[in-house]
Amino acid sequence: MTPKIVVITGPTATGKTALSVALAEKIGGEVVGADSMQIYKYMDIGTAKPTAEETHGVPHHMIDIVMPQESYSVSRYAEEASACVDDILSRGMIPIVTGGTGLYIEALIAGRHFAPEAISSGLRREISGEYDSLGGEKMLELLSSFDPESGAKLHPNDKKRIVRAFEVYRTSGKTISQHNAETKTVPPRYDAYKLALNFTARDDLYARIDGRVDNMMQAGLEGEVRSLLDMGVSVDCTSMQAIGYKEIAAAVLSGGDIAEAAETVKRESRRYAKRQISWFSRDKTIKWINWEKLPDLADGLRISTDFLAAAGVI
RNA sequence: GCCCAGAUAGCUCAGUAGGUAGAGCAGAGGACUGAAAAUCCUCGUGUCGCUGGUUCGAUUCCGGCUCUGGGCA
Repeated sequence: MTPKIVVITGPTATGKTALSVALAEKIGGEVVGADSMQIYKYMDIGTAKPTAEETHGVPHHMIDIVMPQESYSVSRYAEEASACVDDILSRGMIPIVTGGTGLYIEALIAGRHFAPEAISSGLRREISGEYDSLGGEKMLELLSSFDPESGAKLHPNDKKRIVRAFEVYRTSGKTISQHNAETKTVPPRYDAYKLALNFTARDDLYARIDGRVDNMMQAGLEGEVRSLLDMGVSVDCTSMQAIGYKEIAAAVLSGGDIAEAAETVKRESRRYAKRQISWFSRDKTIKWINWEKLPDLADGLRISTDFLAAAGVI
């Protein structure tokens, strides 16, 4: 039988951490982070990483597992997180996968394996160079010659995905659309019961996000960014693409206005939240919990446990 | 009080040699299979400040008024 797990997700700043800890305490669970940036060590304030006080001693996994100058990926996450989940299950506890990175959550649940990558060999950079010199239209045309499906689906400006499609084909001899079709046929690894948090009114979400960025600045986000830069973390690192880090780092390095950068962080965070909502809205199996004005932990806990009891998870 | 300049999308502004208007930013919606907090796509009707006049027709020209900057007393 497919093991049952719990997922708590939703856009940023909706109270996922608090609810997951409360739920873990109540039902005997452990938290598995599903956040592409909380993965990195030394990035605490800007990723809103759960603090020792916040976790109440509930074990948290898949957080602080990699140095910020390392690069991480979905593929590695799916592998390592599922090892965590299996371990939690084997001890009779309930895994509560918590975080806002939709792709990571999906890959974990599906037990997805990914087509090979070709970064170290330099192939990706080579293809990227071809894209730059030939242009998107031409590349898309070439892509269509061996993978018409991807060719039809991708936009000429979508460099990242076009390059990736070439990369997969050249390393494996298989088209990425073929690979994706195959991986879709494998049954999901877990039976996931998903809860997502949000606010009824978009303005309330945005106000919460803005307030959280203000708090991060007060808590010393600028100092955290400076110490990462001092550690030798380059702005090219994946970790430094995190919202809050890239903007502050740019301001620090150029001598720009930090307060202005903080406003940009707010705006980018709001847009990010919107993208997350888009992603999660596609999943019709998600049970949404919508807050009125402010998160109500007791209410959230009640809705969650009712939902999980009805599903037979608890 | 007088003179000058403005008043057009949520904001900053462009424009119409008179035929009811468009950029940037903000915002909205969507996509997403080894960078995903990444990356990519789509979306612009608003009393053109108010009010008279000229005109077939005024946001555009003329007058008055109101407001906002700046200058002079």
